[in-house]
Amino acid sequence: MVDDDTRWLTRDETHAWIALVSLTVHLPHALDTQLQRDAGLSLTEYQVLSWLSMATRRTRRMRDLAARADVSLSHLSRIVARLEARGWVRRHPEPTDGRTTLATLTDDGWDKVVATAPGHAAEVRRRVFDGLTPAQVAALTDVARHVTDACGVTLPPIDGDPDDPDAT
Amino acid sequence: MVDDDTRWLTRDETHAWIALVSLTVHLPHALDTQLQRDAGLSLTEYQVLSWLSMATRRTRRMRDLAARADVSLSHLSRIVARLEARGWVRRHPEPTDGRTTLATLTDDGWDKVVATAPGHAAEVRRRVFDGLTPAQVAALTDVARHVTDACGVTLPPIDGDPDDPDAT
DNA sequence: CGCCATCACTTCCCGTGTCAAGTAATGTGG
DNA sequence: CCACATTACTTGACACGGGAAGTGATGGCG
Repeated sequence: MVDDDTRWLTRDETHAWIALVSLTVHLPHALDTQLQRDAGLSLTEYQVLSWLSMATRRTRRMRDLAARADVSLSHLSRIVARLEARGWVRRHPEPTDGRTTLATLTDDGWDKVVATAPGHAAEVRRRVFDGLTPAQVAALTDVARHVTDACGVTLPPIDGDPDDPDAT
Repeated sequence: MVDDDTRWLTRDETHAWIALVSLTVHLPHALDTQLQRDAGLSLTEYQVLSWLSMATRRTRRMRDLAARADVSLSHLSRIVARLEARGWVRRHPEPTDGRTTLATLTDDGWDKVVATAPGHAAEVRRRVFDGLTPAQVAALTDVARHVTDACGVTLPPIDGDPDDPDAT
């Protein structure tokens, strides 16, 4: 009745799997709670502000920003609408292509990131990196990249547009 | 202006962090997509059915099931209501304590799990374990447990109620 | 025995995210 | 130079999940 050609998980893999599922639920929740409490931001909102703050001229195309922050374009559209209403981001059309929208971090948005980052970093440290050895950090990096690759994810570069002549 | 006592993430930790965030977004999404397509189930719904199928007498208290499946009790209440409407789970009160509700997997529910499990296992294998060495699996387990512990998660035992005299 | 705190769930309200349809600006082939 | 497909984003309808409040059942204590 059962297809026993199925390659089931081994015992060790099952344990890893259970732990990993738990992580994917509780870690984002813990970070979200801290950000909401201390900064009135959701994790995804913070990620978007954070990636913008790292971009050349604090500006990115919506499309690239969505890929970088791991959200769909429609989702990003809503997030940025919220952030714009709070004065932290401004949207304006790309001059050379009227279809493309650029999102830029305002000065207030920059200040918000600067004010929020230390608490967020401390939370990430507390929940993830405190108590991990460098070897474990390296293993985590390899495994996480392996998994995201296997999920077919392709990310744009971390820095600003490579063809932007004003790039540092 | 900036509190430079902040213990920022190192370069390696930042890379690990970026990869880990990506994982927490894309891995659940990939698994959800496969289950939805092949079985008409969300990942959380499948997890609930799966944990029930492993429990002694296919029965668990709602409370324990919620903790085990990493969902809130209110969330579980809705999930089980959906599964009950589809005939895969039945709820009934615990005889010795009228407050407690027991959830039991029906025969149809069991068949559903049996039919769904191989495809799900294959997806987990493809997205996570294929290409990982045993050492990486072990490291993943350690890190994931470390993180969930740091998020203050406590899980009930995997088997059925320890004080159930009928337990195997 | 009776009152109140507690526990175990359920339900309500709300924000968020997703999929699909809509809109506007570009390329492209005749 | 004019349809038509394509790209890039926005919006609308809907489902899911979280937290607070509600409901019913227990336990503890005077």
